[in-house]
Amino acid sequence: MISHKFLMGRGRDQLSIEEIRMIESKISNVIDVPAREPLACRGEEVVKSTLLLEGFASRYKNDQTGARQAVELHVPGDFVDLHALPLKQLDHDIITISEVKVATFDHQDLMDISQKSPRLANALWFSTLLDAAINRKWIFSHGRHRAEARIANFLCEIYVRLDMVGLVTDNAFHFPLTQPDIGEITGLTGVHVNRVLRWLRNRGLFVVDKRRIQILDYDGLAKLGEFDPDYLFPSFARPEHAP
Amino acid sequence: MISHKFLMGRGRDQLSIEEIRMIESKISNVIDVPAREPLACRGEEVVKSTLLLEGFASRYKNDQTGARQAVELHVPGDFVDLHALPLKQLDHDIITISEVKVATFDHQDLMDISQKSPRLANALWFSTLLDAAINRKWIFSHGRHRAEARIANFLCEIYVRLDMVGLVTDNAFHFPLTQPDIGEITGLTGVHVNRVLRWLRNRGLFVVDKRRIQILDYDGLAKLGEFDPDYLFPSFARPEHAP
DNA sequence: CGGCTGCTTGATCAAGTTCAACTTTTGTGG
DNA sequence: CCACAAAAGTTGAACTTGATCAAGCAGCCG
Repeated sequence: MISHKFLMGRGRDQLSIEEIRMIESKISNVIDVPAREPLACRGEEVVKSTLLLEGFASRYKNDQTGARQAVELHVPGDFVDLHALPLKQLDHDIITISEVKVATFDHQDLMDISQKSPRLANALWFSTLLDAAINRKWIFSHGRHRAEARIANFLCEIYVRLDMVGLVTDNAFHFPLTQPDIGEITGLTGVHVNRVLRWLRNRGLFVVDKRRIQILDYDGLAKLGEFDPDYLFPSFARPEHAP
Repeated sequence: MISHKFLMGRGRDQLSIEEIRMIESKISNVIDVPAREPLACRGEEVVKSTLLLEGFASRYKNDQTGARQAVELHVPGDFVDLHALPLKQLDHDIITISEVKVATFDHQDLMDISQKSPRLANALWFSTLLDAAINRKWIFSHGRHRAEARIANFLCEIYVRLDMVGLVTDNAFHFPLTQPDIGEITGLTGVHVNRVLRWLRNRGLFVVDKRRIQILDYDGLAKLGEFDPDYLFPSFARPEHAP
């Protein structure tokens, strides 16, 4: 049961035990990767897909000046490069943020089991489309929200996504991202992230201690950040914070 | 040959004639829809998917004040709600921008042919992942680009995407979006879009006349907007402007 | 212990918004 | 086909947000 988080929060509940066993049997190996290391780079030919078991990883696009913009943040249970199965090559880099544990799958194995089980094929498709739904929400938030709303919205997203994979206890979760990391996600500078986070903390919305965030007022954060978890289909996961 | 644009620019070249015939035979009907009409709304249960044959349509998320943010712009040949096939419900609205002609497919038919032809299933998956790649590029552009770069980047995207479906002649294309529309896409106000467009025109990058845009200096626009068409996989389409 | 990285805070500056007014184009009904 | 209304395009001025530059502090790792 190495991959106990496989597709957790990604429609896993739609699958049977046998289907989960089938895909688990295809795990070629499980490895640990240190923090701040690339998992895959732009333009590389991709022949394996990676399932994130523990830790955080992020997809980045770089601009000409070297500044980075995160296009997705991955939490445990996410397939970090399932996209590459049909697309064959990546349009961005994938880098670990914390130390991570990942399982890898050969593309050929994934193709084989997809043909054997349409339900599994559908689950894989679903997983990539949930990524796309997250992408759309980021576009919305980047386009229409001021800094406070953008960061509040992001905190809500992480809170719900981590809760969906059982990593929230007592409204708190381990969160190893730095303030510059949050800036690269939200399209702000690290300096401004700092000011906004303090502003949010002063309003009693959450507290941070030693890379651990505790949400004190989820409703307040959700209202400020116009956050509605519908797009994550949380009904497929633990219903603790679903509407 | 109603749907001659089917998956054009979306990996269609990977399919055989028989596969294209197979999917074309499943078109349930073709209808015209006026401009500024909803094709689908947030939360609706979706049982059909829509292929855009002619015209422009856009996906929107609304904020509390009623302001809209586009999360994707669809051009002819795009499947505008294939996502809904696995996801079952939409997290946003889809609205026509110009008068459009669309073909609809029952989800059950699409599921059936996907099971019969893994290559077709893969083509459909590919199409949704190309949407996701476009989403990621918007996140990047919204997060890191100033207004001029964002709009220049967007113009390049549209130019290349329309070229991929054969709608560019003489470096020009019909483009019925208003300046407020472009603002809803780029996360800017209509007023600022106006100023930036004039700035770009004054630099001789493009001209507009009666909803027709002619690109005069693609390289200049691409450089200003840091645009690289790789993410659209243009090698699958007409190579006219591929690198 | 020293150096790197992240965190914090202040001052200044520029990009883009907002508000407002006016012109031009488009669409609709008589 | 014209009249009128609605929407889009255009321009200016004041204002707000967040970036930039700069400097000091704290914590962690070798």
